[in-house]
Amino acid sequence: MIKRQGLMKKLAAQPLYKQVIREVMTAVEAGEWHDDENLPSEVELGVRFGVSQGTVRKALDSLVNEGVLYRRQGVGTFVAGMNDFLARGLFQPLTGEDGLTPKIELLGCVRIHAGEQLADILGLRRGAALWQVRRLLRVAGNVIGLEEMLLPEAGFPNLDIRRIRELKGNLRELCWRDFGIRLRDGEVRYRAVAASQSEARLLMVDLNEPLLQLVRLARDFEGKPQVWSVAWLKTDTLAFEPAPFA
Amino acid sequence: MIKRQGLMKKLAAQPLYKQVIREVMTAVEAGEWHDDENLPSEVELGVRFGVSQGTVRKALDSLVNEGVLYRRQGVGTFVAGMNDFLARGLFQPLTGEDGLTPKIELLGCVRIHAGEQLADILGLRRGAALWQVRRLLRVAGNVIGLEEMLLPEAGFPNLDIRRIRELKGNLRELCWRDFGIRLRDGEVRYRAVAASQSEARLLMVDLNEPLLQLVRLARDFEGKPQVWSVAWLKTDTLAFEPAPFA
DNA sequence: TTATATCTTTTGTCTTATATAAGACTGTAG
DNA sequence: CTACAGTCTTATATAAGACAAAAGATATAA
Repeated sequence: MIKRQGLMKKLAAQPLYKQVIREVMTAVEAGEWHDDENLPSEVELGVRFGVSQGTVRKALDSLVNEGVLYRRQGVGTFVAGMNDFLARGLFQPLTGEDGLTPKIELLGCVRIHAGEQLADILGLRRGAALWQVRRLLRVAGNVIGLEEMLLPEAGFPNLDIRRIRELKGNLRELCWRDFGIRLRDGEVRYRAVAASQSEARLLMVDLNEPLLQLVRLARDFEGKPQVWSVAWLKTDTLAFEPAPFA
Repeated sequence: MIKRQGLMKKLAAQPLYKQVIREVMTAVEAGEWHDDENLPSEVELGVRFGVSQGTVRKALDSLVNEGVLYRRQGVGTFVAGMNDFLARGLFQPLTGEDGLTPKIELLGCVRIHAGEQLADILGLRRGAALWQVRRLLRVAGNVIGLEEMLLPEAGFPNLDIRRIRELKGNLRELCWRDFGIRLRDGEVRYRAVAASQSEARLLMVDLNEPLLQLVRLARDFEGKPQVWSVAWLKTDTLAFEPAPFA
């Protein structure tokens, strides 16, 4: 039961609906409800947290807005299946609204050490151990993207290639199921760059071919940087647009 | 005064808050309140439309979310100054969070005829008259972007270079102030392309230099396509990210 | 068996009451 | 007269409760 605000003013209690957001979020992270399984009704949640349906509703509103949940009138509220960290947000193939679902192929996962710049970005000391994960994105068999991710080893101990392969590219799910880190979407930055030798080889394009580069820093819900990722995309046949929310 | 829903069920009346959204939107479009001028209070608006404060609030919520309005607790609700059609959405210079405000330079505005493809996109017949507007984007004096817009002449009669120049790049404002067309943000598609001869010349880069290409189709609130625009950006020194909402 | 009505559960909408925030105003100590 | 602290006023923000609408599930009649 959430305590009513205002009883202890000096503690700067958060509004009830924000407390409910946290509670529900925690429950979702804890896996209390499966993906696409419906939550208890708003009224039931209200009883559980000691608030009204309207307050639960306001809380769920914001989670729906963030894409964590989705609703169907007269039916229920559901946990939004964790879309792939890649597929949602970074990659959203546009051409042909038919779902050209991308396939993701793991290239490798190695342990490296942070350079000055990376250490700075991720808020680590220089030389800190990092995992470098590289993946290839295919649509209809054709290679169209390359992705490189960097995660601090400290936050993700024992990350190995097998675990990554198991979940078909769904990094977000791995992060909270195995490491208790829930990723928020970070902002993505877009650049056009010329393909370097290695990118050209992997993407099977000519050297200096224009590639769309996406760079993102994903943070957890406390705002701490957790995953740095860069992707290079061929956009000669497909264009990309930022993922729309449900 | 908005009619209470449910009185005439068969008319499929929209919920009150949606009606309020339309009313407020119309008033904003009509210029009833200036940019950054505050609207009447939620209670007053409630009286005006014959609904409660809570309902007005729900309506304003969505307009705030869309970026049309912004709020300050204890102070009021304001019309969000129309950000430039370019600056908001298409261009959002990232590097250095200090507002490197872009300057926009008009290159020209000419009347052309729609090719098959364009006619199709804009929902016009082939050969329909179009305005082609080209603009240059500068940040700190350096040219970093080129934009080309195409608008049907039918919807924008008497569009001339002077009128465009007057409003410092603010196409959206022109659209509704002069032509009664309120643009919604359309989705933007991102591509990396090699600079063509003309782009290279205007942007002062080498031929085939990688450029970030943004393509957008802006629609009005009825969903009718109104403006087709393409932009080419140099991203060697600046990166771009989609505009965050207030 | 099939279509239709009604019941139940769930989300969606709307109002009312109250809390919180921010300026403006005002009286007072210095 | 000025600086400062209270308080008043007017905003938005939050919370609860009543009711509407939608979607299945179930029962019922042809």
